[in-house]
Amino acid sequence: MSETARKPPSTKRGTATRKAIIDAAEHVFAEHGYADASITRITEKAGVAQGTFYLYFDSKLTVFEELVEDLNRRVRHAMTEGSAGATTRLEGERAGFRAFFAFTAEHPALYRVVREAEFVSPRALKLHYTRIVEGYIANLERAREVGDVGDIDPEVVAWVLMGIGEMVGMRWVLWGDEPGAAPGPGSTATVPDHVFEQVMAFIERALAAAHPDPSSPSSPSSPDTGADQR
Amino acid sequence: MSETARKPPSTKRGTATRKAIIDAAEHVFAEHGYADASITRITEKAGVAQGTFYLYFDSKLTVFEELVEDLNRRVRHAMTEGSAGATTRLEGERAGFRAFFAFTAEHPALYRVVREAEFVSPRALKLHYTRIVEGYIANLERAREVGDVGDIDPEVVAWVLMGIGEMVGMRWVLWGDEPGAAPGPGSTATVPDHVFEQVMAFIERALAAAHPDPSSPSSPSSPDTGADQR
DNA sequence: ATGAGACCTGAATCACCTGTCAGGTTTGAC
DNA sequence: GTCAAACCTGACAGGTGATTCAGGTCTCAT
Repeated sequence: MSETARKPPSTKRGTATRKAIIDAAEHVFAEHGYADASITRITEKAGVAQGTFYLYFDSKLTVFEELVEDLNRRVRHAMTEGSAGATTRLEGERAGFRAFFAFTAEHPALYRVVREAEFVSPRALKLHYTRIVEGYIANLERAREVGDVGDIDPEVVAWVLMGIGEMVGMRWVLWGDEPGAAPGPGSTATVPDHVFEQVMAFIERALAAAHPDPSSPSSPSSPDTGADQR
Repeated sequence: MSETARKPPSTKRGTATRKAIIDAAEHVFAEHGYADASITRITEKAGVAQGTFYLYFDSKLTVFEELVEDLNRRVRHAMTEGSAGATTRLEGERAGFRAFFAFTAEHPALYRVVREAEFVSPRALKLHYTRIVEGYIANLERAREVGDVGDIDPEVVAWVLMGIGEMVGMRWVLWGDEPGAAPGPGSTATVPDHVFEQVMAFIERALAAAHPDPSSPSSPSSPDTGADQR
């Protein structure tokens, strides 16, 4: 636990090198998983010598954590962007989930990195999930005030929604249509329409206001994952 | 991929040794995670020499997979048992979820092993999830026929329910009440009542038949995880 | 142009691990 | 009681990979 926090590069060259290493790490971790991602592989891919790595990072774990944080920013950004134009809660919800699935579909290997964090750096994973949940909570609270959803505990429901997203994403995006072998690296398939509709319908019923006022107003809602992407 | 399948022990002594190794492996994997669980550690804990390990298993991966399968049987058994006496769908659902959370609470580290399978042996994880889902599907189909739940796609809903269970279990059972540091090894806390009720209410609303007939009959349902524990 | 940092190199160190094997011990069928 | 098969041992060969370090190269403010 030495936390020697390497200082950031101060020249243009240094900055480029550091970036090269992170980018390489992203690919290597995604492709081989944490255990099989050796510093050698990373530096090789980055085109620098082994020692250079330690100029910018304390350890393999350090880059990994930085990576998870970066991905977290990106997913949240994608979700916020996705649900930006929505004008009703329902619309916002759908758009948010769609964006999430799309992100997973576009970066299947990357999303794998996030999940592996549970074992590599629990701290990082908690941060990841917690941040996403915060966004959901904010939206649910807003929706509840407007009477757009029933009388629920936003925190609990937020985690429930995350769980749904994660599992469905894993089952249909990561595994592909048939739960057979792992999908090839290029599989950019996303959740089938039918599945998506079923999931959204499930969520809609669960969230519907207890005393359905068929003619109530509504405000955009769900997955705007918290204002600042930090 | 040599699959040299060690033959099973044929003496009482051999059987005991094999079991000692598996038990030790269970604890070591749970406590240290796959990567840091060395054969040395396992055999040490089991009280046998290194070489003995290879008399019964081909590799670290082999024991791991056997372990996941074993745990899968145990969770499903716990869930089936739990919801056995239930007489209504709702009751069965609650009991099943409760049993699941209880199992996770009683073996927090163990459940970690299952999740880590996603990276250690995807095959094993798929099998695990798929088997659990099969149980849900069967029950949902039954409930649907009786008109106990709305017109849903049992498969999709089954995965959704699993996702909810997994995430809530992780958040409240594994992490404990506060998402601070990891709970101590002895933390047998389960999901707080309030959270449990929120989750069940969410699910109930989502599953309720589209045209709620307040006075309809019902049959026990949800998480009876498939008849034979294989 | 130049020198003080900032950067980079890659061989070498160190810490562990997995899987093997020749040789000793225990078991249980007869 | 005997002995062949079943078990067990623990040192070791063969690897891997993270991290360090002494010494060279590049940058850029002056």
